[in-house]
Amino acid sequence: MADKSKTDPARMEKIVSLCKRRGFIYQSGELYGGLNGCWDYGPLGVELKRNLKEYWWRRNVQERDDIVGLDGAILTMPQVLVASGHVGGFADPMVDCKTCKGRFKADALGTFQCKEKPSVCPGQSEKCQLTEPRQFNLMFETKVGASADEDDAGATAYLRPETAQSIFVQFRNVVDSSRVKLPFGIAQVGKSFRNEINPRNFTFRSREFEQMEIEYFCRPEDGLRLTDEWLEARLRFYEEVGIPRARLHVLDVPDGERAFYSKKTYDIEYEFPFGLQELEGVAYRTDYDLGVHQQHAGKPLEYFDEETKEKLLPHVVEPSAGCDRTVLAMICEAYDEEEVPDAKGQMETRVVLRFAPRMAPVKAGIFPLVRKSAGQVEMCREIQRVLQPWMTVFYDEGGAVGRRYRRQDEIGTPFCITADFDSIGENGPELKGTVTVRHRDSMEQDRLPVAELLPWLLERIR
RNA sequence: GCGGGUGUAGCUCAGUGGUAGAGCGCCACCUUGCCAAGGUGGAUGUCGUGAGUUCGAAUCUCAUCACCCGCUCCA
Repeated sequence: MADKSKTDPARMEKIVSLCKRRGFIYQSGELYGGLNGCWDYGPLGVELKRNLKEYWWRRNVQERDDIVGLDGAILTMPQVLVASGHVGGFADPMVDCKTCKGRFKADALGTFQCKEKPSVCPGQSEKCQLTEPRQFNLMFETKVGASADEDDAGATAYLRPETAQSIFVQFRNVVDSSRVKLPFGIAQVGKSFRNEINPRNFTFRSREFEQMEIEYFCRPEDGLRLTDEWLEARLRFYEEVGIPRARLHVLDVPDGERAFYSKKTYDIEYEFPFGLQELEGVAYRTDYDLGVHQQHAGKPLEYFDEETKEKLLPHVVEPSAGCDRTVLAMICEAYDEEEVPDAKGQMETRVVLRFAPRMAPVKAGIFPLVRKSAGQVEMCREIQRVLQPWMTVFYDEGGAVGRRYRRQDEIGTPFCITADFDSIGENGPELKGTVTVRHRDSMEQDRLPVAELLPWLLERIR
């Protein structure tokens, strides 16, 4: 498929439709009309997302000895988010002008010159139709503690707007309990919540979303170098989950556009059908976070370096990936339509999700060539029994085998195993005990002894 | 949040005031000896939701919810 079609907006509609039809992603609360900005993962979607999260965890935590994990609470004390700057700092009251369609800070009315219609600029014309000032704090707030008394509303808590803060707040405990030494990282995968003004683009901007973050602590002099190293590591990761480097763009966020605490930020962007959008930010956050928590909590968060006998506040590099966004990118990247000849030689469209095998929700379809063959069915059931502890497989005997192949193509199953008459020795002893393995992308087949199936597959899905 | 568009079967859609439809898909059986073959039968809808107008509303009006596009926003 030509690259250009991957940014075709009509492509997105087909992908959304496929996601619902095959059980990847549904609108949340659809039965009751739907909840804006929220999505549910169906049977195949949850497998895909788990594959991504588990691979990320394996690569970044389990296969490294310098990164440990954390799973922080979602409910967060106000003090934490006051210190981080999330409470209060980003909540300027804003007004909209219905005449010129502009949005302005409420305390700056009369100081703007409207770009569209200077003569009817807010605060400068009787024609201005201004909305009431509104707060734009994007955090969800709730109350902790059960109470039927409305006057006693309990203590305020926030749903965390990012996973990062629980890592900084638990920094001391992790250092004290896990024998980590600089440089080291703390990794977390989990839900975060932002009350976005305008959720858009399917799951891309949701109000409830999952992040995969590492806070990598280091000596101050190593921060910039490690930021570059993490950028490369993260680009390799995307390649490993099926998003080629050529489809990713790296934005070196210029001065003035970075968050105020960041000395260096790279955005990793993917060419979605709806445009170039961020998948991950790799940000050098200096010692800002540990600094503010040390100050607000009034407790030292310094690290004692045994080698240099020096006490220091570590700097941090943060590769922060959007999990749902990456899942969406994997689906967009995998989606393909191909013209292939059918049994009668007529050209028809084959829809195929070309997932990296390690990400595919189902690893192998298992089919008897003919359902009526008891020997083939029995052989397939045995193969299913052997493979199932190791991977997701799907047994299917409905309809013709060609249809079953196409069904698996559409959900991205990389391999289909078929037991035929040769497999059960009906055409002679040579091929008895072998099956065909059909490849999703090429539609070509290999023939393998049943005993070799498990290692053959494991090698290709790891 | 502003402006525009769209909501009818799982999906794609037809249906402009008078009994709720098609294609594909799905399920069962038959057929099927490797790429969405064919046959027979079957299930599925408070027409997004709620009000209003009307003898009668999928259809007209209003409100509301959701999705899409363009702005806006994105610590």
